[in-house]
Amino acid sequence: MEEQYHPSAIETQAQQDWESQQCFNVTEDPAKEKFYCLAMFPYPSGKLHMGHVRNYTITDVISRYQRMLGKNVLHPMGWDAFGLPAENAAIANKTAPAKWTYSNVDYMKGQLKSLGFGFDWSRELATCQPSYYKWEQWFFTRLYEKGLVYKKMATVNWDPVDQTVLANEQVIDGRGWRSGALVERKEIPQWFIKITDYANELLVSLDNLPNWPEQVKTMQKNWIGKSRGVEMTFDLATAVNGHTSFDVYTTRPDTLMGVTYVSLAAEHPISLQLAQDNAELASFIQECKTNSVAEADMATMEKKGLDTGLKAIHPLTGEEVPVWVANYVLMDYGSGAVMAVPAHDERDFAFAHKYDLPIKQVIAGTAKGDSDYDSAEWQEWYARKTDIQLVNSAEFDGLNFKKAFDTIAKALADKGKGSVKTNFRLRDWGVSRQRYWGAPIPMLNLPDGGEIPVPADKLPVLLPEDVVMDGVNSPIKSDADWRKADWYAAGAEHETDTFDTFMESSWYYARYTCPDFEQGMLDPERANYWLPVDQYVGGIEHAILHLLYARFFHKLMRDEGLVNSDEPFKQLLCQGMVLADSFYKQNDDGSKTWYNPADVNLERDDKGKVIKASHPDAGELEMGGMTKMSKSKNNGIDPQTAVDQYGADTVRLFTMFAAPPEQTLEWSDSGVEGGSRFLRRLWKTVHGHLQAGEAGTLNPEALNDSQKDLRRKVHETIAKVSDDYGRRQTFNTAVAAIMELLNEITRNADRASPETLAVEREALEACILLLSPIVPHIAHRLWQALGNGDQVIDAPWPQVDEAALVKTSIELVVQVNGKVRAKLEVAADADNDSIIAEAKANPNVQKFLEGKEIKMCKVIPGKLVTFAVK
RNA sequence: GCCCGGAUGGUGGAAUUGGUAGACACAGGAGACUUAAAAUCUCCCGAUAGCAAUAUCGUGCCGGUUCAAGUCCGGCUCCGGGCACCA
Repeated sequence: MEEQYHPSAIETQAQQDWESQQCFNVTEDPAKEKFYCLAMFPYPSGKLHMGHVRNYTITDVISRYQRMLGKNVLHPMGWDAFGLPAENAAIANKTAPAKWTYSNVDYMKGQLKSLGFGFDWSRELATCQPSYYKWEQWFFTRLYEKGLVYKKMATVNWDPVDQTVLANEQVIDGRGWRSGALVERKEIPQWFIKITDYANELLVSLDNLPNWPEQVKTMQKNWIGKSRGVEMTFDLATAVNGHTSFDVYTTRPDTLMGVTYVSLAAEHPISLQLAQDNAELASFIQECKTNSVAEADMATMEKKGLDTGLKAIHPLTGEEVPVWVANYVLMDYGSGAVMAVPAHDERDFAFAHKYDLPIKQVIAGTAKGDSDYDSAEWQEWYARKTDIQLVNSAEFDGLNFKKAFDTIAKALADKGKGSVKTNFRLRDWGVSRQRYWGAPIPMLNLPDGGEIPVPADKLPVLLPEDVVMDGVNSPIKSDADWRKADWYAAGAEHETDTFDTFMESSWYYARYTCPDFEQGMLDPERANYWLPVDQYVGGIEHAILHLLYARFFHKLMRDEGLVNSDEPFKQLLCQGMVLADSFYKQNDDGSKTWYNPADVNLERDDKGKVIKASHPDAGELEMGGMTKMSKSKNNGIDPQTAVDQYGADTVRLFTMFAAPPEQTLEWSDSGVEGGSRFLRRLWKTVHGHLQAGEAGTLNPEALNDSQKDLRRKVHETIAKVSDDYGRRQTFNTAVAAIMELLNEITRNADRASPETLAVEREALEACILLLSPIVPHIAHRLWQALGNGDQVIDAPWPQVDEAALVKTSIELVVQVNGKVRAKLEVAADADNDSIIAEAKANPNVQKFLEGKEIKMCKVIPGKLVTFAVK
């Protein structure tokens, strides 16, 4: 073999070997155990970023490991190709979104290949292909026929200047990002899928996912937000143009006697009716329309309201309470009206305080006044609603939370004014987008106002790709010919809204099993061989929306008879973000100019701590710290540059070694350098081994002590690394263990005899096999160099030889009152009494036992001896 | 604001079930080799005291449980992810 390690040559060769034999293309084989390993597919934004590299390295490592365990491994790749950035790029570059997207796909595919990822490219799909979205459209029409799809009015961000709908991302400080106009809320008709019909199943089946992170399951549970409460009716003291009452929902009926006002949403029918002859209210409602639709903005904005002058009748006391319109009550949530209990709700309290509304305490021990609003006592209050006691609540006085809930609910029910109701926070899924670059919603709008789904034989509804973007309107919205559906009825028109791109990403994992299937959405036989996905890997930012929609879609497909499993993803790994250092120069006008870390020089103090950063042109820079790689901070590290400089193996090794997968990963050039150094050392060690002569046959019984020690280390490492790859998924500690093994090999490099060479050969082969999923190219070459005929990707995973693990003596720690006072070397089979005796005999231990009474003495097998003394 | 995470040497991290804090690396320091540099190799590397053995302190902050706490409990601080039209 070559004396020097040249990554680019061996990586090209290995990739050619895999490609020419199509090593990673798989077919269904019922005789073999399958393993479906899936990475979240990329949006084809232009080029790969480090987040992609990290994601696909993780799935590639798991796939190659599972393959070596003998499984039939599916590891597919495709493109989440529809979406907003393509429209923006098309406008900026005067091209069409399709053209831009396909050229990005081309380039990024080349990058993925240069990183050596073992994907089955025969299954590649892009969601913008008609062969893909055809079946999504078909599925939507099926859902429509089943009554799971409906149309209703819903709020969007409206740019009044451009006359267009904006995504939340396109609204900056309440203004349209292009026009700069103040954005308004606008209600337009949109299509919804009834995910709320599946709310309970989506909640309870989380318990059948033991291999999902608890964190993600908790987030999903809270998102679905199942609550038990009471829905009740407030009658109006005076009818408003036919409206005589409205409903509210509360999870705190125990506080009902403390209601001092009620609030309606600005868009509530009663509010709108009242505004017709109330100019002040009309202008307030107008003002509410400029509020953002994003929940975070709603929650943090200043709470405002207006008294309508109208009164509502308290359903139990019959007292009149004022009816307000408030900007924080949303029409989209619940009934668009809420009851207010300022004594026992923080937001209501602040509102009542601001507008001088009455506050009535109905729960003992928590008297509220202006002064203690922020007090610890007040904060603590919410944590303990179970041991409360009602006061000022007439016949309900003295009841605790549970009894008050039940008794008040019954009182309401007896009067016909309310009932216990389970509510979900989860809202139905709005899938309409008023944009071009998406799958057209397969519906026809009829001249008489109705609508029907496009019949199956007219699918797909094709999206034209050769279009010109004018920057404002969707090309299909301004194309009368495209809209025309006279084949159905004169005047019938195609829906011009497109699907939310979460639709495509909700089922791509299933289509990978049969991307060429033309007779239906899925080929049940192939789909059910591969599904569910055994391992799914992607960013934590998808913990709620994408993963919830995909789970929902899987259940929809199950109920359509397309798949026979209940959940799409058996095991989930959420990787952390990739960060890099950031550096900037403060400008005179307060803005910052950011400099790429690749161009920055660092100065350190004598402890190695960075004290100064400078740029060749800009001079001394401020340090912005480790932050997410982003355009805005100009701290993105181009994976391609790193691959060109060090090779794919080094980049893969660094991303796996620098942090456990679910944590953030801090990019470090010197860390990458360290990875490269390790691979050179491995290469050099194998080269030296081969130069030293022929290895003999390994005879485990005939080894001397140092040979046995190395062999023990080898098999301990195999056990540790197997556990790290399989159960723990901590690839960083796996790499550390292999580094330790290589350190051990080089430290004792005794190559004097065929026997020692045989031991070293076993150790080196273990290193290569254990590393091969992470650094497959160098492993491919070194495995050949050691004379193995098969490719390393097809080698079986090494097995632990239990006999090699046997130890004759072990080290125990002696603790006195929890502090380490000595270390003992004892025989592995020593009994407790003799261990304690030996511990007591140790001079340093004696120092701490002397003159003290031994209260307790315990041996923790294999670990320590502990004394408690007084 | 609400939901979910995280914090350990100069740095990234390790410590898997409450049992030796700092594995493995990076950076830094000293030395070897070299005309020199790079590369490579050897040693040192939490703080304080000490020649050393060793001792005391030390895992974001405050308090608690335990023979023993980075790990468990209560209360905070700061940083990050998500909040339904970015993907």
